[in-house]
Amino acid sequence: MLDNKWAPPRVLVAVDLVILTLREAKLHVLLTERGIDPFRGTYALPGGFLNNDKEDLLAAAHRELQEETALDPENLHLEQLGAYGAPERDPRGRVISIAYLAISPELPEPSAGGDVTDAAWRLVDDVTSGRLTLAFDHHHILEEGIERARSKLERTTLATAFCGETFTIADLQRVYEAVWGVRLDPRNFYRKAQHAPGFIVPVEAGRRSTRGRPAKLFRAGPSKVLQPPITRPHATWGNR
Amino acid sequence: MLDNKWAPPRVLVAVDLVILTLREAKLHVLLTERGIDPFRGTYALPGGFLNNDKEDLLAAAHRELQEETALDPENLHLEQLGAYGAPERDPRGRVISIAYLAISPELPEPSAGGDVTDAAWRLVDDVTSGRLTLAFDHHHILEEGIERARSKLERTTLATAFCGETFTIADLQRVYEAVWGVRLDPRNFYRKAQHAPGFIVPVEAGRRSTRGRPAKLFRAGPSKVLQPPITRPHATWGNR
DNA sequence: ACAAAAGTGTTTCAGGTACACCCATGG
DNA sequence: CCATGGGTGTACCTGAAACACTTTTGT
Repeated sequence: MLDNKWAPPRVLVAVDLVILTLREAKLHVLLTERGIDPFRGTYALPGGFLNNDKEDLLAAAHRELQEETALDPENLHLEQLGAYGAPERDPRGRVISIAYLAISPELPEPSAGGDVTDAAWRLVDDVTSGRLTLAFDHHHILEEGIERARSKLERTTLATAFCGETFTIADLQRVYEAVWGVRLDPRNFYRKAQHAPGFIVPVEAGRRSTRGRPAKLFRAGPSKVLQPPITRPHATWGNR
Repeated sequence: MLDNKWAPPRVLVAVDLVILTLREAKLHVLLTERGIDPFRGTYALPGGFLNNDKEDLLAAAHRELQEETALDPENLHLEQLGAYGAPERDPRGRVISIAYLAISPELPEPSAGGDVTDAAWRLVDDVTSGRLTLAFDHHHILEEGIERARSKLERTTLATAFCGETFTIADLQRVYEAVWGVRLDPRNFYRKAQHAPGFIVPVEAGRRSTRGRPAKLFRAGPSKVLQPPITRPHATWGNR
């Protein structure tokens, strides 16, 4: 097995990003249209190869994120999703991709650059329903990113990463509703959000005026974990 | 950035395994003593480089697992933990390691082979407490593996993967107690385990006789998820 | 007979769900 | 003054925790 001529193979390493945001109360993902083969003209997750063999994986993810969206590193949740290394996932040869999940507040339209002819926020539903096809195994990576976001919403304070600096409790509720694809009772949600220790802290004298009674403003709290978690409704589907 | 001479770097890809089991009601991890530099003589997680550039990551994990432990692929839970790619994690150069988490029922002592001078089950506590030092960033990988196991116990039926074909509810309880490091009330645990739909199914006419009343035997149920989950005790630490 | 482990019944209490209701503002 | 969304009170019920108690075996 280990004869003295044998040497382990060297492979290309890429970083791909599942960047999720909320636009008009719907979950969107940032996609790029490929300007080069393979898969020229089809949409793909933003990403690319490591720059050099000293670049850290997370640093590469940050670099790709900046290149595509130019957003400030604050308010930005980034975590590793996993490694995707099926032998035939890239027709050019063996490429192992490390995927990262990024959650961001609503952003302006991105602009294309590099080998990319278009960069745009697309409805996640358009991809999961099959109306939009992605290059490589990116459909699979996106599905796992969404599932990760769904489950982290329940146990952590991830939801605030979808919101801007300040937000109302109704804003927060829209995050849960969009990511989980359910309707929640606003009155019960209100209390759950407030009672979860460290989740959100009120912004003094802050109110947002729309139609109806102005809402208090909050910002993200210090905690990373939800102790009495915001739970997905299970048995009784009586929420609205 | 992308001049026409530039080519992405090729790096070595390794697979490392966090193999957890229960021995004498304590959580153990399989470690190997390295027979070659770097880190000759220190303990490390089992693992190795990809065999060739067509080998799938999960297949490589399975291969390494067989090489070290010779256990049958049945009753074996294997899942990807993540990619570890810090630039200086391996003194030989850039190596990216894909870690897998394996959960197995109690096994006989493994035997060393390959570049390894010893292979043995070691107490997880010996590593986390610092009494035993691991090569590379394997301490970090192990910590994440344990944390993954802990949280999956709560939401999924992973616990049965620690048990053999059939087991008693008390066996199952020992799994939770060892992995979480807590004591649970056997009477409440009994009902929770039984009431969780799809978790465990009784084996007809099966009983295990020790001292005291013989216990009913069960086997793993069809479900992968725990709907009324077995929860870690939180506020009140009144379990025993 | 007794110890020990398996398994059941029951009480208490916290928190989820549902929903009636009041509050504050814009039009 | 009324429509609209913000925010509060509360009844009901499920499930977690605690623990007394019965059952079934080995010694």
